[in-house]
Amino acid sequence: MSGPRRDEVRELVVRARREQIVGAATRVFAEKGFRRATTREVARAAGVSEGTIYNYFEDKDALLLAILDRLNETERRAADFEEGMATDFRGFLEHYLRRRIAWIWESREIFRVALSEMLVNAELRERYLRSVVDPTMKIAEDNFRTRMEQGEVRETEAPLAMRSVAGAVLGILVLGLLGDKEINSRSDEVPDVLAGLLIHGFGAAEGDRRG
Amino acid sequence: MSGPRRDEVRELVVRARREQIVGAATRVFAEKGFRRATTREVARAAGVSEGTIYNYFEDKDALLLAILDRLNETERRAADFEEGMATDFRGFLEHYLRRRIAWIWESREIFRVALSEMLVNAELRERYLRSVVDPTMKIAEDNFRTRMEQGEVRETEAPLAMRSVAGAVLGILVLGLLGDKEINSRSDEVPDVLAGLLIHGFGAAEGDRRG
Amino acid sequence: MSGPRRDEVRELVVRARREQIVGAATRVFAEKGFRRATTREVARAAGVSEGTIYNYFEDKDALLLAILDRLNETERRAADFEEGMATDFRGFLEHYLRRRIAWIWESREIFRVALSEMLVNAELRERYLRSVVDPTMKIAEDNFRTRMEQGEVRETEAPLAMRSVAGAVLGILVLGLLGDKEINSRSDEVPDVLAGLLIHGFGAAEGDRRG
Amino acid sequence: MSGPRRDEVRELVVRARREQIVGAATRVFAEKGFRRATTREVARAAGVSEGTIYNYFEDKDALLLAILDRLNETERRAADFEEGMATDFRGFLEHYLRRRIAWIWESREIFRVALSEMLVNAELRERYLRSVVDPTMKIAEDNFRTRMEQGEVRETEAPLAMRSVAGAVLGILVLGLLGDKEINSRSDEVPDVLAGLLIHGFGAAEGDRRG
DNA sequence: CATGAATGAGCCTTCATTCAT
DNA sequence: AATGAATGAAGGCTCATTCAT
Repeated sequence: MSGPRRDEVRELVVRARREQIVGAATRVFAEKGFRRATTREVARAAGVSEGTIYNYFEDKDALLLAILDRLNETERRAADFEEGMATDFRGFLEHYLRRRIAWIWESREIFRVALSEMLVNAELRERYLRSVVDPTMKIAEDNFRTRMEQGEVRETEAPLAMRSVAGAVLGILVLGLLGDKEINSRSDEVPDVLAGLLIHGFGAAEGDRRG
Repeated sequence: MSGPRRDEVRELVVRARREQIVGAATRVFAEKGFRRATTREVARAAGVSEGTIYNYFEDKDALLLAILDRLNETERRAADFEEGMATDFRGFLEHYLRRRIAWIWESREIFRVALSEMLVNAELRERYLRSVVDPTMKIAEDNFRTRMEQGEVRETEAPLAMRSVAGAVLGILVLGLLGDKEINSRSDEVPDVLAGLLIHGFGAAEGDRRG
Repeated sequence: MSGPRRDEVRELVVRARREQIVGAATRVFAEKGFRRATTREVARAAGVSEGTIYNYFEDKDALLLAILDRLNETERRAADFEEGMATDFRGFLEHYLRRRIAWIWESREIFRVALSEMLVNAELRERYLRSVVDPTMKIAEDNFRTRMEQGEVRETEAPLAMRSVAGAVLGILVLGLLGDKEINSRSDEVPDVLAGLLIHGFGAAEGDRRG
Repeated sequence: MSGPRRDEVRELVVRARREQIVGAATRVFAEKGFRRATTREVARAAGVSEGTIYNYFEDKDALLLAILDRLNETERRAADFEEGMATDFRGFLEHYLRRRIAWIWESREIFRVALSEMLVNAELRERYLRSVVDPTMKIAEDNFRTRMEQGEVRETEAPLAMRSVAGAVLGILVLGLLGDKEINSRSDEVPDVLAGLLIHGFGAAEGDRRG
C-alpha cells in the first residue's frame, strides 16, 4: 500500500522538467531558428534559469535532438500500415495520407526547425535518416509489394513510387512552411485532393470520358 | 578597332569576383549552414580575404540573397509552360517535370542553403514567396485551367492540385537533400516515375485489369 | 531585525560593479581616448571579463554616457548660487570659483574624456549642453542680474560676462589638462588669483597708485 | 631669364597637394572626429584616391600633425606682443585679445579636432605644449613683467595671471565649440567684453561709484 | 605619381557554458 | 536542484595601409 517510491517521483519530476524545456525550446527554435535562438530565450520561455537547462541537457544541440525524438514515431507508423492492409488500396491510401498529414500538420513547427537544421547538419541528418526515414520506407515498400503481388496496384518501381508519395506529403508540408496561403488556409482539404491525385492521376479524365 | 573599354573590363572583373565569392559562399553555407558558416571560411573558400567580401557585398545576408537570386528564374518558367501548351497534357507534364527536376537537381546545393534559411527566416521567406513561388503558381494555375476547359484533365481543385505537383517535386528534392540513397542514386529515373504516377495514379492497375 | 533583503544586497552589488567598470573606463578613456581605447582594455582595467561589461552596460557608448552622468550636478550648482547670495559679490565670486574649480579639479580626468569626445560628437555635445551648460548659465545670469540691479556689479552684458567667467574656469581646466606645469603644480592658488583678477581686473593697479 | 626650375615647380605642386589634403582632413576630422573619420572620407573630400594620401603623408597621424602645424604661429605671436608694447596696457590687451580671438575663431574647427585629440594623446599634447604653449607663455610673462615694473599693472602673480588670460580666451573658444549659442552668435562682441572684464574686473562698479 | 582593389589585424559584441551560492 | 553572474572564445565587420597596374 505504499505510494510511488522516491525514485519514481523523481523520475516523473525530471521527465516533466524535460518536457517543459523541450516544449519551450521547440517554440523558441520554431520562431527564431536553431542558431538564432539563444539559450537565454529558451530558459525564459521555459520559466527556468539558463543553468537549469544544463542540468537536464548536455548542451544546446541535445535540445534539438530531444525535439527530433518527438518525431520518432516509427512504431505508430508501422501500426498505420498494418491496419491499412485490411482495406483496399484506395481506402488505405486515403486513410494513411490523412493520418500522416494531420499529424505532420500538428508538428509542423517542429518540422520547420528540424528540417532547417537537418538540411545543413550532416550528423543530425544521418541520425534522422537512419532512425526514421529508412525504416519507414522499408515498411512502406514491403506493404506496397504485397499490394502489387495481389494486383491491387500497378506494377511499378516500388522504391521510387514510395519516395514519390512520401515526397508529395513532405513537399506539401514544406510549401506550407514556406507560407503558401492556399495550403495553409485549406489544409483539411489537402489529404483528399492528394489522395485522389495519387490514386487516379490527372489523366483519369480520359477514364471519365470513356465512362 | 579599340578593345573593350576600361569600364567594361572592370565590370567583367567585378562580376567575376562576385561569382567567385557567391560560389564559395554556396558551397560553405551548404556544408555548414548559413549561421554556422563564417565569413572567414567563405573568404578562404573563395581564395580572397575577408575584407574583399565586403568590397562586393553589403554584409553576410547579402551573400545569401545573392545566392537566392540564382533561383529566380520565373521568366524561364513561364516559357516552359508556354512551350508545353503545344503538346498534350501528358507530354507537357513529363516534359515539365523533367525540366524542373533536372534544373532543381543541378541547383540542389543552393536549394539546401536557401530552404534551410528560409524555413526560419520570415523576411527571406516572404521575399522568395512573393518573387518566385506566387508568380509560378499563378502561371501554373492559368495553364491548368485552360487544360481543364479543354477537357484534357479531370475537373479538380486547380490550386491544390498545383500545390500537389509542386509539392511532389519539392518533396522529392528534400528527400534527396536529406540523404535518401534511392533518390540520390537514381535521380534520372525520378521524373518518369513521378510523371507516370501523376498521370495515371496508382489505381491505373484497374485500367490494366480491364484491358 | 532582519538584515538587508536579497534584492537590496543585489542592488548594492550591481551598483558597485557599475562603479568599478565606470571607474576603469574613465581611466582608460582618459589615457587613450574613447575611440582608441578598447573594451578589452577597459575589462582588464576593471578586473572583469569583456562579457561582464555587457552585463552592465548596453554598449561602449553607454560607458561614456555613464561617465558623463557623473558631471551632472546642476542641483548642487544652483545651491552654490543660492548660498552665495548671502554675501557680497566678491565673497560670492571667490567662494564660487573656489568651489567650482576644486570640484572640477577632482573630476578633471572625467572632463578630459568627456570634453575630448563632446568636441567631436554632436549628439553627446547637445545632450550635455542642454542638460548641464544651459541650465547653469541661466541660473548664473539670473543671479548676476540681481547683483547688477542692486548696484553690486558694474552694468555690463550679463550673458557674455557669465560666459567669460565660465570660460575662464573652463580654460584654466583645459590648460591644466593640456599639461601646463604652472597650473598643475599650483592649482590651489588658481582660484584666488582668478577671483582677484575677475574682481579687480589688471587695471586695479591704478587704484593702488592712488592710495 | 629661365622660368622656375623643375624642382621648384614640383615643390609647388607637392605643397599644393598637401594643402589640398590637409584642408580636406581638417574638414572631415572636424565633422567626425579624428578616430571616427576614415582615410577614405578624407580622400573623397580631397578629391584624390586613398593611395595618394599615402604619397604625401606617412600615415593618418601625420595628417593630424600637419593640421596642428597650422596652429604654430609663435613668431607672429611674438610680434603681436612687441607691437603692443608701444601702447598702454589696456590698449594692448584689447588689441591682443581681439587679434587672438579673431584668429582662433577662424581656426576653430581645427582647434576642435586638435584639442579633442590632444586631450587624450599624450605625445601630441607634449609636442604642442613644448612647441606652442610654453614659448607663448614665456613671451607673455616677460612682457607682463615689464608692464609691472613700469607700474602699469597691479603687482600680481605673473605666471598664473597669464594663464588666467590665456585660459579665458581658450575657455571662450571651448564654450563656443561646445555649442553655446550666446557666444557663437555674438563672437564679435566677445573681445570687448572680455577685455573690459580683464581690465576692470566686475568690481569696478565701486570705482564708478566713487567717481 | 595616381589609383583603388586587396589585405588582415583588430574591434565590438554575442552567447553557450560554467560554477559559486 | 536552481540560479544567474561571469566567462571568453569566436564572429561579423571596419578601415588603415599596401601595391600592382
